[in-house]
Amino acid sequence: MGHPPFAVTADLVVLTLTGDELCALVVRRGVEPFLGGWALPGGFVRADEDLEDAARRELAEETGLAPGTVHIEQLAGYGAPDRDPRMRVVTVAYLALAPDLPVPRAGTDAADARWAPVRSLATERLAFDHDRILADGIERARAKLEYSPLATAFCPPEFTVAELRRVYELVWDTRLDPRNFHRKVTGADGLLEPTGRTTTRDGGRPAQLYRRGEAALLYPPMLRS
Amino acid sequence: MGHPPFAVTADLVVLTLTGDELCALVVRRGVEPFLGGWALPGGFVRADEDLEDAARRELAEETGLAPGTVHIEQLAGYGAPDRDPRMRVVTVAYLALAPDLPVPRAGTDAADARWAPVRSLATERLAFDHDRILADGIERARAKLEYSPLATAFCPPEFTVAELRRVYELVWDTRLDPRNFHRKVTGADGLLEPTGRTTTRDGGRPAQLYRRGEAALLYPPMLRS
DNA sequence: GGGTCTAATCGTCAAGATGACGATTAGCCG
DNA sequence: CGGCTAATCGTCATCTTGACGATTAGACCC
Repeated sequence: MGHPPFAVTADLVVLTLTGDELCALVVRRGVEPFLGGWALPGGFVRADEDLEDAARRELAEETGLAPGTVHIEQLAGYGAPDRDPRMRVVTVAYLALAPDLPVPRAGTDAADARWAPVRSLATERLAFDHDRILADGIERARAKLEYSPLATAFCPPEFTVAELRRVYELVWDTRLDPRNFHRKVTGADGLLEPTGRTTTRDGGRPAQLYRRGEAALLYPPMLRS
Repeated sequence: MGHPPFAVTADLVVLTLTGDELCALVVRRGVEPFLGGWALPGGFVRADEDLEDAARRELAEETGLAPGTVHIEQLAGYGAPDRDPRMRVVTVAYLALAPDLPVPRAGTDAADARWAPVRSLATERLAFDHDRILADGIERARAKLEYSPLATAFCPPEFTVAELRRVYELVWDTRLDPRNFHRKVTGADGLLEPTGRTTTRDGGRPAQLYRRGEAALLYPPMLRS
């Protein structure tokens, strides 16, 4: 039996919010297989590299995003025997959430890169099993908004309640009542930390600026119902 | 750069409930490294085998559990460069929940196997990074009881409300009010399906027998608060 | 300086969910 | 039959939620 050799890759579902939509980063493949097709960013894990380090490295290589501002967490492992026609490859996928929308930059293996609205998922096909991975990543993000402070990962370091609400509305593709949302998030345990300052960048009456609080869990949760 | 070779294993966090405790399956290692030490069950993924298939195979080999009755789901991937002293190994861990407590059986690589109360986690050390994996598995199970029907995976095909409550009490290590719990789970959307039959196996007044409903999500959720 | 606009924030109220706990009930066992 | 054990049903005060009205602080225009 022994242990057959595998290649291991780290692939990324990178999500951000454009003006009015949830978008995922996709890159155009510059090498076979699926040359010219769209795929998730990612690449081989190096011989002496931890999985998450590999994911962070790929993220930096393919986007140039400042590493400090990006939330990253493991999504799942994918290893169907035929998922890569070249050889046996297991990929460990990571979910990354970025607050703003930087211009994607082509990496070593990527001829091109762009933000694809997840709404267009229905029509576009990605290479390998990346459709599935992307769908899993989106679902993870949607689900975690309910019971974790993950939504703040889409926000800049200081943000308003309205900006946080916009995250929920775009990720869940729903409308939320501003008054009830405000009551809820300002009442949630350690979610928001007031900075004392205000901003008018959203227009209208000046809004309080908040920082992410130290809570790891959102209680009470924000249910979609 | 290319793609350095990895070995890939599927390891298992198998949880069950004994009379009064949450227990995890551990096996005594029959081979180096950590020969004679306790570890999670698991083994190498074969050359043409899917990850979950490997996990199911290992589970069957090391326990003899009837495959149909066991809930299994992926937990996470672990791949620190030094997690196995022999070579670079990435493991994809799976979480399995079994309703009853069958006698563990030694597998090919395991000299011995037993159910270890998770309470004894604090004192015992497992091989490799299996302490961490086990802790992650337990935490996953605890968390998923809140918002999914996962607790039913610890129950036989037909079970009473009290048996379901016992699952919550043992996994969370708390006491729950029988009356409020009853109201809650019988009111939850598609959680329970009445069979019409009753049983007195728990003593006292006969209890309704239920089957797992078709709901994939528990709504409203069962919060620990 | 005053009107107008926008969005933030505060209030109110009815409906639903929760936690604490009393009361009743259906089999079992002697 | 009386006592025992749980299951199941009720009650009630409290908390949370959803719907929506009212007020407010700046920006902008004249």
